[in-house]
Amino acid sequence: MKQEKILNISVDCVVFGYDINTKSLNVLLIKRFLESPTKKEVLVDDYVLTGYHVYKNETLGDTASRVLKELTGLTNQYKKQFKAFGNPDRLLNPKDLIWIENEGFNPRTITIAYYFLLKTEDVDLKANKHKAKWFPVTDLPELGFDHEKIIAEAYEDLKVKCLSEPIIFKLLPDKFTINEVQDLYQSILGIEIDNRNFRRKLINKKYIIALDEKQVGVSKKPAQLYIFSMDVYRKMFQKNYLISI
Amino acid sequence: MKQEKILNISVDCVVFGYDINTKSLNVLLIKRFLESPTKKEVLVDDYVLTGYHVYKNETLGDTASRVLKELTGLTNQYKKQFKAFGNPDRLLNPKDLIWIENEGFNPRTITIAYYFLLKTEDVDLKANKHKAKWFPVTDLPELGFDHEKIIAEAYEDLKVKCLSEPIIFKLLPDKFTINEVQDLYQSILGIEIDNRNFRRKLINKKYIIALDEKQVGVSKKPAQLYIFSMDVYRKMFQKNYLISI
DNA sequence: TCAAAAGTGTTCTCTGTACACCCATGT
DNA sequence: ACATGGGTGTACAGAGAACACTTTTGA
Repeated sequence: MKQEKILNISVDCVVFGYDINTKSLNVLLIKRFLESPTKKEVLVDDYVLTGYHVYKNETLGDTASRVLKELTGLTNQYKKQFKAFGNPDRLLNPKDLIWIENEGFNPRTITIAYYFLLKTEDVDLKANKHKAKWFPVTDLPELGFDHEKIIAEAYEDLKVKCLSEPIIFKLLPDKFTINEVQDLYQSILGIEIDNRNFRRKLINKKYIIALDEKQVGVSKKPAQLYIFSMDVYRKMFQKNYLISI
Repeated sequence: MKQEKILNISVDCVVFGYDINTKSLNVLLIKRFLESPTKKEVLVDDYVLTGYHVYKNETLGDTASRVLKELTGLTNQYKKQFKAFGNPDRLLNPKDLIWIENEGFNPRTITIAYYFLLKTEDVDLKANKHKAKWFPVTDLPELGFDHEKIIAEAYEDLKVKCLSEPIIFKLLPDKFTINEVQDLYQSILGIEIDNRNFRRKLINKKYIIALDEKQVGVSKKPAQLYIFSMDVYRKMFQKNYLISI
């Protein structure tokens, strides 16, 4: 059964992927390309987020999950609705108008933006039909629509959230080293962290559990591996009301 | 010139008002009432948030401001978009369906929810045409649609935000006493705070400025008045990257 | 044996927290 | 004079921040 689209409401997905090897936080973007009928002129040539219209019978979260699955094949990744974008002029740049006319969708569309957190290594781009590509969040290509703004706001939200919630582990493999966590924080926040203080802090958390296992296949001293236990975290967690204004 | 509505997109506003006298954080709600044609039966009798459809040519934020102005006459109050609600069944309770049919709007509407922070004393309910009424956020009446959920999420967001941003002062008069700030935190968070520690903490902030002025017309020792300086706050403000997971 | 990254301790400062009484004022 | 809420100080504990060298391993 074919689902019916809601023509003026879409969901856009900022897919954050962390590459543990290059220590780079990336965003997954798809190519947008359009030539004039005579092929003499390139009308649109840039990148955009993936998104899609909301179906009549699905929740906004379902739309986001569907978009992610279509793009990456992945399900059950960390997902966060962070903002709706609905300025009347958000799709009205000249090249966007050309694109919209070509695709036949509503220039007055509002979009509910989500972000996902996952590992770049979990995505197989070879099999991808959208010419999807990872770009470092700090070095994005030319973007269509208002997607630069959407990514910026997603990134801002992520920066804030990763300080107070253990979402960082969604970007790492199950088994990780302390230094990998530190590298990730440094990538996301763009700061330097003292290794001794950071290490002590993390190791003291009961929900960061040392395994009986070390890295293998590295050409140096193999590091201790740890896992994050959401169960332990939840049991320990208690709201603190520290007012820091 | 009459604006054209977007029929399936609305903005709902959670208007938080703090009553400094009763020390109560309230939400402004409007009455929803409908009788059967014979007037024998009450079909709908509850409260809802104010909201309205988005116009074709306005931003979502403009819609929210318009709704607030219509309801309270106020402009330039603190406003925050916190979430979009778009479940296909969010307006499909029996009484909501009756209401929707009567009002003639789209049962598959998604809403962008905002909250406002202001002082109850700034709102004149006498002149109000919607039978608007304040209800303590902890003691709400029966609510229509999914508005109970929307209020709960707004309140949750407010609780978190007030710990890290100086939005609390939007709920207080320009000149306030330290104890009034404490009472407000206690109301919002539902906790008890040690007065000496709290007082020291606040007074040490450079952007909490003691005036050459005390309370007047109180039948006890009049308290020192302070103001919050957003200018000083902004100058001092620097992001801290304290990881507390 | 060397290169590379892993891992390790101490000191100081600051902030949070617990806790109980006197003070100033208006009535 | 008295009732009411305003205002005050100290001591302890815990966490953050600064800081440099040794260790382990694979190649």
